[in-house]
Amino acid sequence: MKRSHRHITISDIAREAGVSRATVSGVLNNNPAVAYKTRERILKIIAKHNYSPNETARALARQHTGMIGLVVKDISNPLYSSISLGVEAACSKSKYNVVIGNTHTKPEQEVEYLKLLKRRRVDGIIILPLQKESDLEMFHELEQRKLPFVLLGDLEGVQAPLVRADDITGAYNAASHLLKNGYRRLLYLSGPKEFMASDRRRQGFVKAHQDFGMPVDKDQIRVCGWRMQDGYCTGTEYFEQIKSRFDAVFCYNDTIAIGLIRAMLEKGIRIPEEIGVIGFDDSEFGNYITPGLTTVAQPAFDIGYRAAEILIDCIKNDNPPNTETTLLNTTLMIRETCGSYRNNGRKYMAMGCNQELDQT
Amino acid sequence: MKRSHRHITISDIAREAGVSRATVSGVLNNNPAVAYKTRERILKIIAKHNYSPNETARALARQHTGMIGLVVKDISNPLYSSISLGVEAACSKSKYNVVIGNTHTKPEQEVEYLKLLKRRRVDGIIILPLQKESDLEMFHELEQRKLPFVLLGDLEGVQAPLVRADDITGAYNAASHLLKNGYRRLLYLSGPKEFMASDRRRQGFVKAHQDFGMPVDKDQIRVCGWRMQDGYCTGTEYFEQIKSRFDAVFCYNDTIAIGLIRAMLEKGIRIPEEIGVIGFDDSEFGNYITPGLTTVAQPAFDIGYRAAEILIDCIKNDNPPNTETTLLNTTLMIRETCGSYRNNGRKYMAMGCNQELDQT
DNA sequence: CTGAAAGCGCTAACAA
DNA sequence: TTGTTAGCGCTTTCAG
Repeated sequence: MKRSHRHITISDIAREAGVSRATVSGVLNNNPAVAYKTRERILKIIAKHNYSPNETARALARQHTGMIGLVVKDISNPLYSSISLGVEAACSKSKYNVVIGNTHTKPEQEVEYLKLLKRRRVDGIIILPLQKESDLEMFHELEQRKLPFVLLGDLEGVQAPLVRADDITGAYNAASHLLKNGYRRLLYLSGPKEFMASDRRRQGFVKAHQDFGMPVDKDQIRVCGWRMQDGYCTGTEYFEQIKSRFDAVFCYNDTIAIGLIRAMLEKGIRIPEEIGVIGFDDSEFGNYITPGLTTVAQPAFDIGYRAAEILIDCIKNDNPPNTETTLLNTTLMIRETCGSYRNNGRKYMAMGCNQELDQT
Repeated sequence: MKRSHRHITISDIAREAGVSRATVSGVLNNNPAVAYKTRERILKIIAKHNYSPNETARALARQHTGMIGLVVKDISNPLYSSISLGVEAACSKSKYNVVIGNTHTKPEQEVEYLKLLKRRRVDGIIILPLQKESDLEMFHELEQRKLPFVLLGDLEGVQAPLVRADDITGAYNAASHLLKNGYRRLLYLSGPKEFMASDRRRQGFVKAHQDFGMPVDKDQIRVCGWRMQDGYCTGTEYFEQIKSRFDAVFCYNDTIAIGLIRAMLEKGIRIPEEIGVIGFDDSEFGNYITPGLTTVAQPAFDIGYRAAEILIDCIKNDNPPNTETTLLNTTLMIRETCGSYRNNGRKYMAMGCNQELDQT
């Protein structure tokens, strides 16, 4: 457990340069007070030994770590990995590091990570909360500890900035599109009840029906899940009813949409002719499966990026949390799993052949 | 930049308990030397204030941080996100935290992260190296600094434990399967030349042909890339040749396989009848697209898990790096994109309906 | 422009 | 069984 090698320290540099540690510290922190010549001399010695300051010691002295924590449900979900890419991009611009935690949708894990991040003295936290009772206590503790955090999903009773996609409008647009294109009876395959987004997307779904003068009955909303197997299973087990009672389904996310599509295709259903499908998220896969998945694109990268920017702003200015919620726009990506496709999806891909993905 | 709130410290606890900081430290570290009664009393005070030790200070005093660094190409790639899940699982078992860095296959980024992790004094690093000349210097520095690290891909001239899938056998099995099932002329769509795995999979591909007494000519190997758009683009641009000269293609990974399949399907090619396809990785999507993707499964989670175990072992025992390479077995998942499928893929999915994914 | 000194919050011998 | 004493490596006033 004992490191046999001694790292070279600021004292070593100071000694060799014949100055005090404070002076070396000065050059490390670009303090203009240190004379040009001394600075140059010290820099040379630093380079010679390939010295770099111990960030742990720095953190202790400075009282901040330069790390921010990101806790999401599961990094292997395309949506969250894209968000994390955005977070990382914004952080690295401001020289922050991100330490990541997957809760796997388990409340204990969420609490566990939050505690850990607090102990590690991260400067701030970005979290997609689980929306269970158990959390609240932890969050209030963060508040009182003045540890800034931004939410990626709302949490009633907690004051903090929130950034997320405009689910209601997104869902509204999806359902409207279906209705506009002649689909008459829509099914909404919802995410888990605990996910706030499940309900918001339901609202948009219902509102679209209202605007078309159509009622929505209980049958049209069914809780499914969030993973491919969830979509596949309801598509399989619930097949007869879907087939006989609906002509289109709006899915909580692309993942269950893909599972559902697989199930339908196995049963010989034609998509979009017999059943139209729309997903949510615009994960990359949706653009490459056949038929191409029509979906509501969430700007996942931007969500992460904005969240990190807001957080970093809070940290740097020691701001009181501004509690504002930032709603990012969704855009409907029309592809092939619902009626009126005109092959729009392809255009995007064709571009992909000749240019790099630009992610900033 | 100044935190207005003062965290409660070990001194506060000590004062309130009327003992020295050392005693409190004793209970924090489960030192059996502290008397049962004192311990209880202190514990109570700790609980009352919800105190938890500052890990930064601890790290400085103990000379290790309890953090390990993970640097991969891109966490949004299913393979790497699965690996990271494995790493996280093994780490959290041993109370390590993982801080993650995406290099986006850019050498500068790789070097940048490595430096950062070094400065942060992570206790060890798990890295999927880029295999460019530029790296070597950094790695040798890690070696000399005695910062243990394990590789997720080989790097000539660097001494360190390596854990990865057995690419050669995996590719061998894939190509053999194709040949055994009547495909006569195979194309290998390779990953970038710089990826060592590209070459190993080529070797397996060639070896299978040899064992079937078939020569392999230059035409049968073509560099493609690693992203969906890469597969899609070669499928589109190179379509005529693929169609006329080959009856099956073995892809470097699932991602390009999916892109390729999309391109072929758009052109009206039937899979697997006209062209058989096999991918590599067994990312979850392959099991849900239509036709289901036959692929070589890599135990991504296990790779991450093993790597972390090995690393943690090195750290805890201050071992010299054992330099051994751990080869994990691949398994061919036969689904529908190549000749002899018997719907095996479905079995797995059906199970998914009734039980949780078990990831340990 | 540079150095001395006092921390940052905790751990780890070693005494008592 | 507990307290004393030194650090860990760096930053940051404040004199000089």
